[in-house]
This record gives sequence, C-alpha cells and structure tokens, in this order.
Amino acid sequence: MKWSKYFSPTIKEIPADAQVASHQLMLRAGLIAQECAGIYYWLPQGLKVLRNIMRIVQEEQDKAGFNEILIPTLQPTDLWQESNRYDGYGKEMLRIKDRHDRELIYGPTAEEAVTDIFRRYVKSYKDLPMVLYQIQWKFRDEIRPRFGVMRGREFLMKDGYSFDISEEAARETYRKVMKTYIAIFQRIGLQAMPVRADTGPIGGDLSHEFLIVAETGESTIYYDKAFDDLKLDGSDDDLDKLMAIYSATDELHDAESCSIPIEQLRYKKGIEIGHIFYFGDKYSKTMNAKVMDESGKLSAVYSGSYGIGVSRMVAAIIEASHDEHGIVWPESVAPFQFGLLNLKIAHEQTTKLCEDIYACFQKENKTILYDDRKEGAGAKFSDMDLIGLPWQIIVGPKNAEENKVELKNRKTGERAVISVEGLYERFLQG
RNA sequence: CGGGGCGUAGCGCAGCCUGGUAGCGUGUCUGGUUUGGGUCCAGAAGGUCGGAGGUUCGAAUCCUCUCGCCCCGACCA
Repeated sequence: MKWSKYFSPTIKEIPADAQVASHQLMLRAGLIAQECAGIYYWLPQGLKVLRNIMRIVQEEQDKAGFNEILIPTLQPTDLWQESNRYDGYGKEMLRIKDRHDRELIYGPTAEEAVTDIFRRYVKSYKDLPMVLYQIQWKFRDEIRPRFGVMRGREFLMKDGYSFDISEEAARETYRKVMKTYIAIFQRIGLQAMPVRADTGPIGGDLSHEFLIVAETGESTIYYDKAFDDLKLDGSDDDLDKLMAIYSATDELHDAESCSIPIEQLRYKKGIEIGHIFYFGDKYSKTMNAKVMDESGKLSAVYSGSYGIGVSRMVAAIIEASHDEHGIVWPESVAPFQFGLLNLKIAHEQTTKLCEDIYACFQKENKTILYDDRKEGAGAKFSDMDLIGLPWQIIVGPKNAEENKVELKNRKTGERAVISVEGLYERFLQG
C-alpha cells in the first residue's frame, strides 16, 4: 500500500477528549474516530488490526473443532422473556421498536439466541459436546463509556457457548476452551494471565478472567509467584498446574483467607480481555434445551459461555505495548509488517530503490506500507514511529547511492545499514 | 443518575470575569526554500463563537432553557 493513496490520517496534537495512552494513540495513529459517546468509526488501519485479531481467534477456535456462526445484532425480546433475563438486564440493554411496534433489543450477549439454535436441531447426546461461537458487534448501554474502545458501548466480541451432556463433560469442554485462549493470547504475543474469577450464583471454581498485563490496567490480579515461572503452552499438563496455582481477581482475593503465604503472593495490574464461565443448566432448563441421554431420558444440557473482547484487545495491546513515540505492534496483529520510508522523493535513485523494494515485498505478499508522500523526512519518521509497524526500511539518498538501506526494529530501536540484497535475504524467499 | 468540567477555524487553545469590527499555534492551499527526526519565508482560504430564547443601541462575553462531549463514583467483554 502506498501511503499517498492510503487513508491513514495521523494527528500530531493529543486529542483533548482522550485520557489514556491507548485512546490517544488510536486517535493519533488514525485507527479510529469517535462517532458519539462510546461508539467509534474504524478507519483502515484500525480495521486491519481488528481483522488480524479476529483471524487468530477464528483459527484457534476452528482448530479446536468449534463452529462459527453469526447471530444477528437484533434479537426479539421473546427469547429474553423466556430466559427471565428481560427485566433483569435493565437499562444496559438497548431496546428498539420496529414499525409494527414490536420490541427488539440490540444484543448485549447471545446465550438465548444460541440456545434457541441449539434446541431446534440437537436432540441427542451423540451430537455433544458442541461449541458454537461468533464474532459480532454487541451493544451495552454503559452508564459511562470511557477510554475509547477500551470501554465502549458498542464493541466487537467473540462469544462462544458450549453444550454438554453432564457437568463432568462440561468441565472438560471448559478446559478445552481455556487451552484455545492460552493459544490465542500466545499468538498475539502478549502476556495474558488466566485468573480465577467470581462465579456468581453458580459457585464452584469454573470461571476465569484473562488479563493482559499492563501497568495502566484497571484490575489488580493476585497470584502465587509460581505463576511467573509457568510457561504456558496450552498442554493438559500445564493446564493442570495452572488450575492448581492460586490466582484471583481483586474482588475475589481476600488477604485474610488467602490460601498461600504472603511471601508467595504477587500482584500485577491487568486489563480484562476475556472471561469464561460455566453456568450449567441455567438456560437449558428455562428454555427447554434438552437432549436424549444414553438411558433414553430427556436431559437438560450443561453449558458455559466464553468471551473475548476483540475490539477492546486492540486498546489493551497498545496499553501493553507502546512508548513515547507511539504504538509498538506485535508482528501478529500489526496492520503491516513493514514500513518503507522514502526520505527524498525528488532523488531519483532513492525513489527507484524504494519502488523496487516495494515491488519485491508485494510480490511475496509481505504487507508493506510505502510512505511515498511529499513530506519531510522528520514527518515520515514521526508518523512511522507513531503507527508502530514492526520493521522500518529507511531509504535516504546517501545509502540509496550505495544500494543500501537502513533497517530499524520498532520495538528494540535497533538500526543497521544493510545492503538491499541483505534485506531481501532476510525477509524474502526468492 | 449524583458530583465536576468543557463546547470559539480540520486539530489544540486564548478571548468571556469588566458587552463595542473574532484571535494565536498547528494543519490545509499557492509560490519559493529545505531534505536523516514534524525545515524556513511569503501569500491565501477557512468561524451563523454547539442550538434556541431573552436582556441591551450593541452579546462569543450577561440571563434562561436545551443538545453534545469529557472526568470522578455505582456497572461491565
């Protein structure tokens, strides 16, 4: 992509309405723009990041054998009456009336809708376990949205729902989902901690929050220091260890009754980007989602639901990965892998070399943003640092004349002048 | 919803207290200049001062109402 043709508006000034780093940077780097309180436009670069995260989530969910579906954003109120959540959900739920005065809601979650799909088709235990998931925009009319997409009213969420014949089986499914979560966060390249969370009225130990560790996080996590030494790779072994180690959200943690000695206790700040929990037959009973079990009896299914805040994760990643110059994208989600800076458009050799590099990278489907704008070198350096692409290929007249470029790593700040051949060898096949 | 704050040029802000021809920085456009960290110079365009009503000879400024946005609290992927 050539920047001169790309809609990627960067802002030098810090927007007045943004308080936290991720919000400021998302606006300044041209990822999002505010439509109204808690609702945002997604501009090209922001959309690319969103899609990259979605893709990783989808791949890991599909790999585990989960089925992706898509629930409409609008849902009829009947289902919510049926599950007895219609009145309980309160003002957070956006209610809309159509021309026939029929009331609809803009879905804040989809337990009812998914249960409705499930009960229509699945009649036998032989079809279980089943996990259905979607990635869809949700709306929760928060009293006070804030921090940009970190806590917006409209947000993109991956929500999954599991159906099992027994609590034991449901527990297995829960673990399976947990493994996919660990894999997802690992691929994104951030330290995400699964932390035991409040299970609400159901009780038991089957609820975890996943938090991206960031200084600016709003939640505090308490955990056994053994956690720090654990390398999570998603194996069953690790999962067992993980489940055994003490961890708790700040609501759950109680210094008095904490099961581990104080010298073993650690705490960190984090941003919640995932929450999974088991809720048993809560909805299957009220909504009559039953299957025939082995003995020929109708049995309500046991369920759990599993969320990942996809749009929030964009902000959370930035909170965890930025510096004073701008965003520092992990390669896994970066809008482009490479930024190519032409420092002097008017210099024939420089521009020729840039065009060559651009063509070669494109040919091998490397995502590259070529800054071919008629801007000064300083502006290009600043903008490129701001948008945070992992690799910068800097081409100026002096180096161009010797067929050399400067390669800069955004994260480490390391720079090296290398030959064009060296550049190709490093990143390209042919 | 309670408490606080802000709406003036695309963006960031001053002017308001004490009413009298709407300003600064930046960005945009034009010409020149510069070219490894947002160069410099000159010129230009751009605002019904969030909206409505009122007071006044005269309102960005004073009064009333209203809409929007931000921050703190209770809620949350």
